[in-house]
Amino acid sequence: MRDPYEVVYLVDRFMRRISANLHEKALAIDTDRIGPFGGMILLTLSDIEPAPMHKLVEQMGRDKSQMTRAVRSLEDKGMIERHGCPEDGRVSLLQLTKKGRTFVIEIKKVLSQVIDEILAPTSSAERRNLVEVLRKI
Amino acid sequence: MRDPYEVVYLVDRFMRRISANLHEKALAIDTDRIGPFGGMILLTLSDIEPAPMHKLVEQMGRDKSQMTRAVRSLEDKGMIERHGCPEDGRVSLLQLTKKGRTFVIEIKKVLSQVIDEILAPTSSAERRNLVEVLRKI
DNA sequence: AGAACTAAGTTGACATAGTCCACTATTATA
DNA sequence: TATAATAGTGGACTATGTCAACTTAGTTCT
Repeated sequence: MRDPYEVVYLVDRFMRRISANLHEKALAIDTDRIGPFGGMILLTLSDIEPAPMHKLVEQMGRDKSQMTRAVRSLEDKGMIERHGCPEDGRVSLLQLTKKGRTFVIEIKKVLSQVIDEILAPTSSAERRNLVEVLRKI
Repeated sequence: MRDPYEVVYLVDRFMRRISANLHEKALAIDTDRIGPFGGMILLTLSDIEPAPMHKLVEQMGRDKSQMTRAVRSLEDKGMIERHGCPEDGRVSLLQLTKKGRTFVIEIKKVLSQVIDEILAPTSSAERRNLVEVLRKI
């Protein structure tokens, strides 16, 4: 690799392309104005639910206060439910509602479509490698 | 690849890691509070200067109004100079000042260091592949 | 040359996301 | 029990992103 910093460039552009392509397609399904960040939360939660906030914070690498607000907004929109944790009075366990779950399925569909489009010019071996490398780090 | 959407996850986390690691190290050199976005602009500009705004906009995939303001801020901080374009009265050509150029060198150093750290657990073949795939898309 | 169109850049107003710090309530531990 | 650590909340702020209206300068077409 010539210059490691070039990776930042490339990854940034990759993300931008995802956002841009997603933006168009997602407008149709995002009737509650969840937004990309909200979508990521639901997606993450669908993998680890039921989960306490701090788990979500750790998983997504965001600030906890930010998460508080985002989660409340998703709660208001009926995507997430929170239940007190019996073993620990401090934590509240989050999980998707039925509505949230349905929405996640939609997100995954659209997202996969977008990624497939973007990764179209790559071979399947390259994709495998890409995912593998990203998982490692 | 099992689920293409997983890539979004992974890339997002990758970016977050870069931002987080960068944040610590960059505080020392970023005395003018350029910030990550400003840094990206300078970095990009160093590759394509002298360049008009719209080139920068295209290259970075951002909104032009956003660029207007960011560029002005960098101008105020003495990182960028703009000159009218003789052939086209609408465009103003941007280029780094001496201060900007020095700063870019610092950025590259720090950035490369951060990337190296993050990519440490990968083989050099994997890195090559990563960059190649990202370039393609 | 003039009208209509396009492109570059700016501005306003707003929306979303991220950061930092102080704070409460609960649980762990010395 | 006193003290420290953890989970989550709220305030205040900065940074980034979005959208539409606008100005000015080129372009095209007749």
